[in-house]
Amino acid sequence: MEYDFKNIESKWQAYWAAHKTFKAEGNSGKPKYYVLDMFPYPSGAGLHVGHPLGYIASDIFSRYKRLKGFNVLHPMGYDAFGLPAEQYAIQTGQHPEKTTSINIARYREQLDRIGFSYDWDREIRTCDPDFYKWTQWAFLKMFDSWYDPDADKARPISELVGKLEKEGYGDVTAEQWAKASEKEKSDILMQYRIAYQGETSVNWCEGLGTVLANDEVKDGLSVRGGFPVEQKKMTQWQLRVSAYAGRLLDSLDSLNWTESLKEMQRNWIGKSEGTEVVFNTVCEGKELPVTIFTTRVDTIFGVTFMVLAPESELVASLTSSGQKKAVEEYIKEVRKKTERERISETKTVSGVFSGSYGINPLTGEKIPIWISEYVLAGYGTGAIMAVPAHDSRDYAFARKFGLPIVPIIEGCDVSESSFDAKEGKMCNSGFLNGLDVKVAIEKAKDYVEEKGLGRRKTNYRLRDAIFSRQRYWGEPFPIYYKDGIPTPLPESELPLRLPEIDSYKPTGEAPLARAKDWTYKGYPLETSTMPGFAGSSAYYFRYMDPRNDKALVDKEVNAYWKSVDLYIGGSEHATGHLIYSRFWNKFLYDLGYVCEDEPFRKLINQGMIQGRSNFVYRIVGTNKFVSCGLKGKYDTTEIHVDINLVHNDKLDLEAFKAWRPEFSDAEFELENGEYICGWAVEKMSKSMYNVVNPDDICDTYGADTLRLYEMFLGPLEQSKPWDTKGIDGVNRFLKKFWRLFYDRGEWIVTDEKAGPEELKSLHKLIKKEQEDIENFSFNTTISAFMIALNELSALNCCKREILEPLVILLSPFAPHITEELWYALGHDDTVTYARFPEFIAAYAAEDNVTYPVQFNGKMRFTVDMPKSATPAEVEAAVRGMEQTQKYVDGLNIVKVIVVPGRIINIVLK
RNA sequence: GCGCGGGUGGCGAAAUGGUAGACGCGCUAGUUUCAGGAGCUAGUGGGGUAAAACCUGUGUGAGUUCGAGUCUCAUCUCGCGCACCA
Repeated sequence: MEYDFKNIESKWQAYWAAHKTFKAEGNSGKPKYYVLDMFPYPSGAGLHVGHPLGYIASDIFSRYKRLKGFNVLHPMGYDAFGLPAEQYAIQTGQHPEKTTSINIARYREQLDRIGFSYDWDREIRTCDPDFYKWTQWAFLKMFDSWYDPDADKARPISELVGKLEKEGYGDVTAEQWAKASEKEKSDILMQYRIAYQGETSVNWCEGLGTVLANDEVKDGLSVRGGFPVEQKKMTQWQLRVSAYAGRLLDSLDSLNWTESLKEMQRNWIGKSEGTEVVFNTVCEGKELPVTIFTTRVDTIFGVTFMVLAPESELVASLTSSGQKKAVEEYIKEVRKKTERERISETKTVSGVFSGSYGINPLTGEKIPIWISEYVLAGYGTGAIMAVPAHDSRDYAFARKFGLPIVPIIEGCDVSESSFDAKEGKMCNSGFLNGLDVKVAIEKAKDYVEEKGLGRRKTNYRLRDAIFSRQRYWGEPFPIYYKDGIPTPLPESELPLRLPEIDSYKPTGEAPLARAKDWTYKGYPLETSTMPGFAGSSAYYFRYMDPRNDKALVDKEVNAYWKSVDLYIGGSEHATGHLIYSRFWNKFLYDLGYVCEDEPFRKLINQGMIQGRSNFVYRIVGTNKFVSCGLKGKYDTTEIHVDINLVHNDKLDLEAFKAWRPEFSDAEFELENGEYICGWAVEKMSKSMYNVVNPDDICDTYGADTLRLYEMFLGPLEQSKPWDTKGIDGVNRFLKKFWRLFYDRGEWIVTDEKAGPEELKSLHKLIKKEQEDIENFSFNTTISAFMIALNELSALNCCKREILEPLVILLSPFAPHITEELWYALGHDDTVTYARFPEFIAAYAAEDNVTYPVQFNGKMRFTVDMPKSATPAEVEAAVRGMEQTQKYVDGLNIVKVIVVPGRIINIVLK
């Protein structure tokens, strides 16, 4: 039998599907392991070879864990709500559901060819009403909860209502509560709910006709579509993610994620510990206390002015009549600018004097109040004290408007720029004089608190998540408006199904407003839908218990599977999905619906696979193409050529001529009889003709080769270009592997006893494979296989005792070929559940270790020692050897260093 | 500006402080079948030699060590993330 990968692969894929080989059991008493991929958005373009990289890695690990005796949950689904399907619907009028299911079918077909071990019975789709019922359910729970700062967790809103009735809460007394109308009560509670409706400055994208979250905007453009985004005040549904900022930050430490990813989240959460200080202000005789936030109270003696954000509510009351016109004009200017312009103009300084003054609470000094866009309304209190000597932004502002700069650290030079460092001794600072800055910070904080001028405060950059989208293809909100009051739908009405609408074209109003009878008991239903991250925030719970229609996940089932042990996906979700999921999970945990407060214990970011584009060089004004090495001789134009016409950078001339009509009469200037193409690493994309389709690789080389090669390409977490060159090597490996079993189609495996050399090769491999897989170092594991294979082929090894474990070891990587060989070896079960530990236990320890012997660090000879010998025994043996005496040659042995199992170094003098 | 990673052959890359460059690609030579983008064997950091020996070599400079690609400090450089966040 020859290695016919096509038949082998389709045969075993059909077998696995028919026998549900990878069906995860319920609580079977086995230890569980939950391996999850970030589920894909099924786009119309299908998969390219970059997409399965993470899936292959997680599949290898899943199969490895199964061999080790774990009950593995390894599911897959689709993040199926989203903009592209809707935009396609706008263009074509086709229902997004239809596009989506066509794309899903295509994805499934491609995934199946790679031989993944998913339990497809647990497939989920976020656009499926049975699924989004639970997204809506969670929203209702959030609507019905508030964040209790005393307990530091979410509690049912009924508890807050209880407090309000009894003793009042916050600014609201029990009396006021009792007298409040239904609408007023709703407004009060809205300030506390985890899911709440509120006016906020949002990223409005006119091009998409919807609001976007911060992580959906990059450089002032929408991530999807690249349309300009502007700031606009709107009433929107929001999630009180900010209430969880502290916990989201703290529990990062307990997670087994990469440091860089944790750091990204820390930056995004943006904790800063500082002080709120109250400054009294005077505007045309009227006094008004203004609270500012600073991390450097110690610099308060250097304050020479204050600045308000243009959007701050204080602006109106602190503008003098004389400055009113100037201020209004300035604010108008700022509003006109989009976020994009504000970012691109970071170097220009603008601002206007408000006409009023503040009083420095420590010095009693009168200081002017300015308004400038460099102060943000959404952070801190929207007002700052400016210390130009020690803050670069304040410095630039002071320079521009001629405001005084007072240094308060001894000997610092502020003639050219501000002195931002946190070191030195204080001066010009009253009671802080002479203190070291670090000491002064604490002392100043204490002082401000003691005198009642302010208090310590921790601020976070993390904002609440805006949760409404004015779109069609998303989850409808289970909310209706009863006399204008947002009211939750009863749980029994879930799922609230997405209605049909007659046209998807944007009209300025939300698409759902077009739906007929979009009402509940005669009251209008909410017309916006939920954003993309809604469905992906808790999907990993549904895989545990996908068909449960009574609960998100059954308590016992959840207690068994707990949380995701290994999550693999791209780092681009660091500040989106991965924050929202953690928030969502902690919320469910607070209310006791799930048993773990973090969703993903270990997380690996696979790198991107970039494309490797090929170029041909056309001599300008002709239809003649020169090979890359000769292009310097001519004036040429570089043209992307479809990489399918190129093999190992050599162009297939006939295929090239047939590619496009204008090349049909192309002429070539060759080097050494071949046309060599140029190349470059670029993003994998259609327009660069460098997309590699996994289907094509499966056709030419087979899925096993694809899997091995993607892993062999380099470290998993690193980005690397796809380079088809090396794939032959991996394919060769599989062919050779096959030849250990079949020689010219004849079965050659024997039951002979294995020799020591053969055993040694096998044992080395077993050791290496176990270590490397646990560290996700799959490229080196495959190398180890290649070494073992070379050694065994050289020994002409064809013994079952060696080959059977080899098949098991390779099976996570190349499941099809190993399944076929396992069957050929006479097993009637599948290799997936081969008793790995039993096979591996058979491996005996090597008897001897070969030590290199060094003199003063230079290797001279090697010596074989029993593995069990202690360092002292090794030393004694080496000292007494004839060879040693030869190298000592009259010198003294200072000492002998024996590193067990590694090396012997003899230090001479 | 702040933070996080990296810099090793022609290329992708390996090296618990212990023989640097495993493994693969590419290249060179030989060989076998030739229908192959095939198989097999050997070589492949640089210098050096008839062949060895030997010298040198992990961005740069210092340090710790019997011994450093690996640890420490400084420096150059590339990539990524965040950023008027007070």
